Formats: sequence, C-alpha cells, structure tokens
Amino acid sequence: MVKVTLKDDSVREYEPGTPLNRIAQDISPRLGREALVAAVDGRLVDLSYPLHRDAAVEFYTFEDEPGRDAFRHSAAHVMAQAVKRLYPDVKLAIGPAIAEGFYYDFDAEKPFTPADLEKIEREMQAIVKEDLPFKRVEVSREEALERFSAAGEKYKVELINELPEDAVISYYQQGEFVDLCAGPHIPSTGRLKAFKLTSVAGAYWRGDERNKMLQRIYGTAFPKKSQLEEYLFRIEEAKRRDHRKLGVELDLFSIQEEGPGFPFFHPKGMVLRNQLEQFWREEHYKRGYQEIRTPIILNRSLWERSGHWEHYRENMYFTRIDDVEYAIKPMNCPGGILVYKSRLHSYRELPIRLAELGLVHRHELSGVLHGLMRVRCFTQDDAHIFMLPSQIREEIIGVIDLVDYFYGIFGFNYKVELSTRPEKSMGSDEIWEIATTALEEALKARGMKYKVNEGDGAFYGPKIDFHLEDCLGRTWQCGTIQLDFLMPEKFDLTYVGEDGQKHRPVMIHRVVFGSIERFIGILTEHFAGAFPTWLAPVQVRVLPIADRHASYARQVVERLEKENIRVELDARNEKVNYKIREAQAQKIPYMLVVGDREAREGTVAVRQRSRGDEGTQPLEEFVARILEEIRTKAIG
RNA sequence: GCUGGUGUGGCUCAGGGGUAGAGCAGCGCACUCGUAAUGCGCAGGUCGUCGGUUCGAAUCCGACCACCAGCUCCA
Repeated sequence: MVKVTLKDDSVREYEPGTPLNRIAQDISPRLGREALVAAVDGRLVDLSYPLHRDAAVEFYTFEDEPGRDAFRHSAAHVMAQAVKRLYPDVKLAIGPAIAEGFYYDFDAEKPFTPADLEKIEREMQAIVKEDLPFKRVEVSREEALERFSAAGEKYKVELINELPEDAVISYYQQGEFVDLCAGPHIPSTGRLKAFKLTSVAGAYWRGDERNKMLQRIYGTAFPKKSQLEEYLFRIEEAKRRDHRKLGVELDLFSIQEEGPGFPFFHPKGMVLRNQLEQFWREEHYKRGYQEIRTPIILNRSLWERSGHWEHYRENMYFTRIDDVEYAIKPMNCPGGILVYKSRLHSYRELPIRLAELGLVHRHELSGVLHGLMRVRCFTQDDAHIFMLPSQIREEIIGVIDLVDYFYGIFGFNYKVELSTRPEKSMGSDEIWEIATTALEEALKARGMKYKVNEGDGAFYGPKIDFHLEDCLGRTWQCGTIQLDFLMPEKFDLTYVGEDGQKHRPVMIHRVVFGSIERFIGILTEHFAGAFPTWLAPVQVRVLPIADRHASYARQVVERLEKENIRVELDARNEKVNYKIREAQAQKIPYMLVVGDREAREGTVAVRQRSRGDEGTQPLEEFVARILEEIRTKAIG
C-alpha cells in the first residue's frame, strides 16, 4: 500500500498505482467532480497520474490558481485543435493561460476575422461535446523532434531544441490533435463548459519585434456559464467606467491632437487634482516632509552625472539654450539632490524629507499612450529622503505606513512586490544586496506579504511597488519605494557626523499616488465618476422648481458657499425632472430641490445621487451633515 | 515603434463618385412645473491633414497625423 498525505495532514492508504482521480473521488464525490489537476510532492500532475510511492498530494479545482491555469491552458489546446481542423496549414506557436483567460499564437497566412472566431468557437463546442480525454505521452528528444518536424511545426521544433538537456519532454493528445506541452491538463475536453473567444491581435513570436508577427487569439473559459456571464458583465462595466469616456462626460480633462500624451486639465479636473494635492500636502507636513520645487529643464551634464544619460536617454527629451544642451527632466531626483547639496548638513538634521509634486516628461512609444493612465508628461508626488544608514528601516516603514493610510482613504486594497536588480543598472553587487535586504527587512518588520519580481528594479536601486486593486479587481502600480546608495555616491552627497568627519547619506525615492494623472484616472474608474463628496468637483446642485423659487435658491447657494462647499445653481427654465436627470448624469453627490414649502420653512429637499430622495430637512442640518462627510472623507 | 482597425457638427451615429443628414447638447420663444428627458423654432460641418485618380471626391487610391485593440515598455 502507498501512503497519501493530504493537505490537512491526514494520511490515507491505497493500492500502488491508484490514479489520483480515484483518490479524489474517494476523499469526496464533490472533489472527484471538481478536481482538475493535482500536485504530488509539490509537482503538478494530471489526475490520471498513478501513484506508486508514498507522497503528499494536493488537489486543485478552478478555485485554485493551478487548477484555473490548467483549465484555461486546456481551453487553449481545444482552440488550437479547432483552428487546426478548420485551417490545417496554420502553424502553432504557444498557448498559455493568462490572468483572465488564455491565448494561443498562430502563424497563419491570412489574419483571423471576427467571423473566423465564431467559426472556431463553434468547432470548439463540437470538441467539448466529443469529450476527448487529454492524454500525456512522454517522449525522447529525438522522437519529439521527429514528430513535430514531420508535422511541419517549426515553432515547436524551435522550442524543443531550446529545452534544457535533462528536461522531460512530453506531448498531450486529445482526439487527433497533438501539442508539445509540459502539462498538466484537465481530464477531458468535456469539462470546458463555458468559454468565449474575445479578440485577435498581432503578437511577435517570443515578444521580439524582429521576429515574425503571429496572430494571437484571446479567450477565456470557466467551468460554469454563470461565471462566464459575470466575467463578460465585468468587461462591459469596465467599458462603462472608462476614464477617457467619463473624462469627457464629466468635463474633467481632454487630450488634443496638438499634444498626444499631454493631457489638458479642465476646471472640474483641477478641483479633483487640487483636492488630492491639498490632502497630500497636509499628510506630508504632518509626517515631517518639507516641500520643494525644482526646474523642469536642467543642464545635460547633470543627467550625465546621475546616470540618466547612459541609462534613460531613449525616454528623455532634449533642448538647447544658447548652444548649450539641456534635458527636460524625466525624474525629479537630480533636482532634489541639488537642493540637498546646496548647503552643508549635520547628522542631527537627518532624515531630511524633501517632497516635490514634480512634473516629469518621458518619451513613450506612440502606441502605448492611453488616456491619463499612460502619458508623456505627468506629475509625480515624489519625495527624496536623505538619511543615516541606521535610519533606513524606520524610514521605509514610515513610507509603507503612509502608503497604507493613503490607499485606505480611497478604499483600495493593495498588493506589494519587491523588485530586484535589472540587467541595465549601475553599482556593485554588494550595494544592491545591502539595499535589497534592507527593503526586505522593512517588509518583514511590518509583517507584509509580498511577491519578488526579479530584475524589475530601477537602474539605481531595488524597489518596493504597491499595486492597488480597484473595484473591478484590476491592479494598478502606484506607489513605489526605492532605496538608493548610488546617487549619493555619484553626487558626492555628505553629512557631518558626530566625529566631525564627512559621511555618505543614503537616499529613498518614493511616490504614493505615483502619478497624479494616473491616480485620477484610476479613481475615475474605481468610483465610475461618482467621486466621494470631498473630491467631487461639484458637491451640491440647487434645483429651484419654478422661477419664483430662484431667490431662495440663491440664498441656499450663498449659505453653502460661505462654508466653502462647491455648489451650483440650476436656475434654467426646465422641469425638475430634467434638472435631476442632468445632475444625476453629472454624478453630483447632492441635489437640493427647493420650492414653495422649502422657501417658507427654510429647508431643503435632499436627493442623494445613489440613495435618491431623502426627504426635507432644515438647511442648517444639511450643512452640518455635508461638512462632516467632507471632513471625514467618507466613501460612498 | 510594430500589427490590425477607425476618423462625418460639442457628443452618439447614419449616409456614400454629382457637392451632407438624425438624435442629444447649444441658442430663442412658449409653458411655471415637486424627484431621471415639456413643446415649437433657430443656428452649427472646407466629412482628420496633404496629395493623386476623375468632368466632378466626404465617398476611390497613396502618404502623413490622431485615436482604438493588442505586442513591447512603464508612474
């Protein structure tokens, strides 16, 4: 008998050679139905895998990442099978599972059209109905090469040739279709109950633009119809919340042909911006930051010294003044460093926290520009902290706390990633090691869960990234903390220590919002344009019912203005219904309807944009209530 | 930057070799109205830009520009 240790540490015994699916079935009929793949001593395998030795076994369903990935990956194989049935000359490249579904890259003579997608989908349905089992076959390298060369699958041959010496080479077969694949796969095609092909796009073989462009078909798949429908609804919802669309409708900002990637902020967008900045300043002053502002254009020699010329030139804009070369800043750090260097510093002053809402310009490829999310100029809510080596941990923790507080205010959850040394970088391995360890220790001290992103750091130091999660579950990189031993070296930064000697400070670069522009974009989509009252460009609109109520309406407006509440009067000659409809469309938090009764009694009829008619209350009561809501930055 | 698609009044969109149309928004007039669209009228466009084909181009062709979906890259 073989001993099977399960996730809950219970142990069961089975005949040697018992396949995993039978074990799952034995544990519970439900697990037998829902299990998709399993791990044996941590190695992912198919459910048909026969167990010959004692092992720890874990089963995965669609609810677990390995299960979900195998499910979508299997869907990709089914799609490839359908494509091969319909278009036998198409060559297969790769077809992995991705976060929300799967894709498969094909080398096809003619690009696929939407009509082709429908045809492929129908063929996939047929394959699902055939309920073909996925069969794993392990082969020698020679055998694999022979099989895929004979089939003319040149991309597969290329992949096989690049597999490491000791790799186990396997292919999977369902029906007549064979694909090179490490697996694992779900038991059979019949499990793919709900799927949809979503789009086609060009994609280079291996993501390299020097290679041939292939046709990539994206799709998604779920075990239940309802899950697919929910997913499709979420896509629609994301479209409805698109900040580019809402930006026009709510008159927040615009992007014009005259300045691709350079957004214009309109009065209402500026209110949002200014509220964010005001909040930001208050919170930074509280935490011992001092605000500075550094020039946008600085001499090229500065950028040569900082390493930007060498490492970041392709992303920079340059200009010439009186025959001298200048650069438009893509980052704020050199400017901040010059401020630090402008005089001598004592160890007693440290840490010095210099904050800057700095406008930076970066040359981004034209194809990547996207509303406020990806632009060519943006404002970083930057700060550079100059400190003693002994202060590193505490300062990093301070920034983590600040970020945590900020995101909480907007109701965002977030995830943390630690990025390590990239290929294109400067400095010694030791320095990188020290900096990376310092970041890691701060994260551990704060008890934070994090993921390591190898090679994703800045060219001058490793970083902690904060990815916030919006209401649709999408993640956005906003805050970062970068620890930097190199710039202080390059710029010969010093402080005078207790011993009267000069020492080298350490720097932190950090942002919380990341880019004010992007953050506004994210907020717009997160709240679907219905900003919390403290942020709303217009907080209240007063709606007189008829002309004779205009003067009372004006009194109400004046009262609210006295409290610095952002209020508008809609005295147009229109019906209340019409005015309400418009105020709702503008997502104004409060509508105050005033007529004879209100004018007589000094009250307002309150309509809240999401809760609807809330009845009549004394004006003063309403004032107190909305001021409290603004003060506490209440959400929703 | 690359691949594919799109470009008609402020917005959404129809039309399509003979010289432009709707709805909404705007403006005017009437109605004086109680919680998501009152009615009537008026005005508004060198059909992205430049070039070509043609007797004639918004329509066909080409280049460029911008946008959209991806690829690659990032705040």
